[in-house]
Amino acid sequence: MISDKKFLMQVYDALFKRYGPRHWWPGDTRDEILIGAILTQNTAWTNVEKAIANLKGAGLLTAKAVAGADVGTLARLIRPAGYFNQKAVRLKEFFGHFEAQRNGDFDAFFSQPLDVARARLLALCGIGPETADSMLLYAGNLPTFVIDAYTFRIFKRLRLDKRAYQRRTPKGLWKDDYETFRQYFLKNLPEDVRLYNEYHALLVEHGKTHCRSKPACEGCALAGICGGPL
DNA sequence: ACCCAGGTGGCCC
DNA sequence: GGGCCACATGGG
Repeated sequence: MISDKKFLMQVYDALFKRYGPRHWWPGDTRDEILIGAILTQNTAWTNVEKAIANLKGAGLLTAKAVAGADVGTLARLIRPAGYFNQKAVRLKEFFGHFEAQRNGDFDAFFSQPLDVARARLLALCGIGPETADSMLLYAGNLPTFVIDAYTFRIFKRLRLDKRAYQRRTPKGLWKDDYETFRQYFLKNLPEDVRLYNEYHALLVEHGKTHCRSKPACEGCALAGICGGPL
C-alpha cells in the first residue's frame, strides 16, 4: 500500500492531468470572493452568479457597500442564491463586523496566524468550517485545506478500506468528520497555498461531473485509483 | 414531481 | 455527541 503522501499526490496529479488548472476562486476581487463564499453555502454556483451579478449591478459588491446596505435590499438582490433572508443578514453582519471592529482592514486580518484568523471567523454566525477555510485560503492566501461534500464523497470512495480520514464515534462507528479530513490533507501534503487552492478546485470540478449518484467511475479521471461504489 | 447544490445553526434527547 | 430540521432558489 502506498503512503498517504504519495496517494494524495497521485490523486492530485490524475485530476490535474484531466482538468488542468482551475484558476480559482471564481471572483475578481477579494471582497467578491468573501461574498461568494457565503452565498455558495449549499447552493449551486450558477445561482450564486446571478446573485453576484445583481449585487454588482446595484454597486453592492464590496465589503464596505454590503456593510452599509439595507438587509431587505440585500435579500432582494441575492434571492437567486437561495436562503436569501438568512444570507442577507449574515452578509451584513459579517462585513459590518469587520467595518466596525477593524475598519475593514482585511490585509491585517489575514496577516494573523492561520489558527487565530480561523477561530475568529468561526466565531461569527453563519461562518462554519468550510466557509472559513474558503475565505482563509482563497481570500487570505493562508495555508488551510477546504473540505466539502465532494471531498467527503470522492475520498470515501477512493479508500473506503482505509478510512484514514474518518473518525470513530463513541459507539465505534465510522463517521465523516470535517476536521479529521482537513488534518489528513494538511498532514500529508506539503504546506503550499497554491497546491491547496488547486486541489480543492479540482475536487469540485471532478465532483460536479463524477462520483455523484453514479455507482462507479466509468471514464473517470481517477480510474485505477478509485475503489468503486460507495 | 421529485432530487440535488462548493453549509450552518438550533433544538432535542 | 448524534439525529433531525429549517432555510429557498433554479436546473436536471
